[in-house]
Amino acid sequence: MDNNLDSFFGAMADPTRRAVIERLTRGPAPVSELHAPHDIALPSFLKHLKVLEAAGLVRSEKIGRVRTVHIEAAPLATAEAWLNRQRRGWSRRLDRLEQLAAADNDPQQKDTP
Amino acid sequence: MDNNLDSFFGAMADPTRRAVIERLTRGPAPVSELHAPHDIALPSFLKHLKVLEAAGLVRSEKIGRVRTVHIEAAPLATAEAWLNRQRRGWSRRLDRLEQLAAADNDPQQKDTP
DNA sequence: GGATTACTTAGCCATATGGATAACAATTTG
DNA sequence: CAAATTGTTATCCATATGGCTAAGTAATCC
Repeated sequence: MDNNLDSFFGAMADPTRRAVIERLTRGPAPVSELHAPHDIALPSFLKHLKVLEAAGLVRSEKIGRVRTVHIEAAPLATAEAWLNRQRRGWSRRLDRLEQLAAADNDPQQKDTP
Repeated sequence: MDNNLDSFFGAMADPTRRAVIERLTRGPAPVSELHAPHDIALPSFLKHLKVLEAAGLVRSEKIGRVRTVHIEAAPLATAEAWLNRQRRGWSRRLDRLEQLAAADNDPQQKDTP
């Protein structure tokens, strides 16, 4: 793992890595299968897996010569919660603005007789 | 704006930028106020604002010599939805596994008389 | 046991990123 | 108008990132 949001968002900021996550939600898979759809060299692809693993998004164990990778859902939930808090904070503010606008039918205005 | 998730997650992968977003959920603010709590030079900070703006997370307009920045909530929602889809896909799979486990009380097993 | 398979490690390279300083607008304000 | 505010632009620098090739190592297969 690592220090939360930094490494999490960093890990998700790449299409190859997001594709891996999307694939892994349908179940665990060996490295070779994860690599197949991506048109980059294996060592380059392995770096992406390391980033995902360092961010705690993925775990893997090697059995025989095959390394099987599976997703770790918790970090997704953490980030989702963070985003949700931000949006909620924002919309609470919008609500307050609406209240202010609604209460705008009488105060010190002199040019509407 | 830009091409969605890439620039969005990239923008969120930095604590300074996340702090700016958190601040902006409490309402718009001028550049100087946003910069104040961060111990980096103004030009460095401006780069962060540009990243946020390029990702469509933030918008700003300059009036007089003051530039006021405000948050743009939609991209947050988009990313949140993406994360949610992934988690839902993942937990649907878990559900199926549970069903399999539950149905494991009678099939072709010969050693439980 | 030699050949395949499935990764791993080690280096190299180009570009991107996050920070700094210096110098330059463009607006207020005294 | 001179001075202070508030940004903005232009460089520069060190490190991180994403890709590559070449050369291993450790299982399995024939």
